[in-house]
Amino acid sequence: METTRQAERQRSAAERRRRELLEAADRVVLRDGPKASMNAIAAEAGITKPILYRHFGDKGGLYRALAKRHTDSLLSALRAALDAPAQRRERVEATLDTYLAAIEARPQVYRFLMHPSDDAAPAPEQGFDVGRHSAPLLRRLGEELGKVIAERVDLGPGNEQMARIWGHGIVGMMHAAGDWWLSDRPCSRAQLVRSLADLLWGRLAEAGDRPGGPGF
Amino acid sequence: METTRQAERQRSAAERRRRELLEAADRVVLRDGPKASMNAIAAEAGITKPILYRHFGDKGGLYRALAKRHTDSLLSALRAALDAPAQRRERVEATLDTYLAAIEARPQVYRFLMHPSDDAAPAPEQGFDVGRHSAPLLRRLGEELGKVIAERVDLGPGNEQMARIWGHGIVGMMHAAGDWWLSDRPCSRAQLVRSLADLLWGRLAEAGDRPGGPGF
DNA sequence: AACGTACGTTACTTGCGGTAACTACAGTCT
DNA sequence: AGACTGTAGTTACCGCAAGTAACGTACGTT
Repeated sequence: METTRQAERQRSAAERRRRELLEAADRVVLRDGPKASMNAIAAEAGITKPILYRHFGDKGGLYRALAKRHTDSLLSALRAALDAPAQRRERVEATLDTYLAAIEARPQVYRFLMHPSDDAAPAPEQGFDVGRHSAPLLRRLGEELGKVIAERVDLGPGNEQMARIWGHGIVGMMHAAGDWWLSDRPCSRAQLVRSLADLLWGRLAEAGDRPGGPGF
Repeated sequence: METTRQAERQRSAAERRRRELLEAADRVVLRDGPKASMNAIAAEAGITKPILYRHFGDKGGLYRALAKRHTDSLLSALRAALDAPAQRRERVEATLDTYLAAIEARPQVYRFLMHPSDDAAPAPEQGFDVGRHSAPLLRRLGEELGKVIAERVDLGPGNEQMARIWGHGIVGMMHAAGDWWLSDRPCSRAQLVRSLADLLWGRLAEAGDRPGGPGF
């Protein structure tokens, strides 16, 4: 009975298929933005809907698989920027710039990841489950950055907790500023990067009140 | 011909009706979260769908009207915190705390505002329209905070531009950290507020590298 | 009395997520 | 060889929500 070798072959074939499907989905998302429908994706892959559902369960599953690919890729780029041999501030700037360059290069994918039209919340749960399914990309980035900060920066007591908070906060800052910048393009990328780094570097605390104003 | 007085009466009646509809929508959103359907909202208001469409055009219109109400209310609370007679840091902490208390008190509304299941993007525009319809609440908060910073803080040349960037960045930080905190509840609200204020106050720049690590 | 207009309804279309039931073909067991 | 099992694939359907068309009705204007 050669079941094991056979099973192995079939499993790897299934994985190849899965990658093909993901690439097709990617193309459609690139083309249609976040309104990409399961039908359209299946058509692009040359098959029909039920197969997608066999592979990914539901739309949320396909979304998660797609998101994981892009998030992994983005995350490795960010890690590289964060690990470059340079001063802390330069590395922070490089990381911001890497993120912004990425969302600038593939806005459709970015939009799909950030604003999934729907998520997997079939139960009309009435409780406080807010955000459980919300943008996993941001969550993951925040969590990862929190870890990095916790292991590299000395924040004294309560280190880990504060590092997580900062991770999510910094990622959120980057995201919101990037989202706004991408749609309005009010300045160059470099300028945006510099301003955000300045913010993180405490210029808000150092800046004086404006003459005549009530202060801030 | 008494058309003007008549028209006036009818207009004000329509506005009253509109407010009633918005309040009904509010109740449904409170109850059902972001999955509230137009049918459900109409039923709650004691009427049927087409009337909603006559008043608000489409779901996006209803969403915008609802969002405006809550955003206005939140914004005035935030302004109050920002205008209190105290030192800058205390005011920033009060503002953060006000925001977090608001999302903590009404998570369903918050979720509806932040994660609208869909928006009004009928055109299959393929260009770079990313984020044009994305979370208006955050945009508006960022824009307002940017104005406040620009008029109160002295940032030297490029004041206005940098103030806008900071406005969106700070709002994004607050939002992402709040979203994460609301779902995981890893610490008290006060602690979160303190940590975020510390971040804004430049503790990232001041902190030393951790012993043994590659620095940050 | 006839008319326009705003309010309201029922009943429909369209489109999407998701599923059930069936077909075709590979390799395996007796 | 021929029955057995499982997997990729199909068509055809369900349920549901957004949005619309056509129709009815009350009321102030002329």
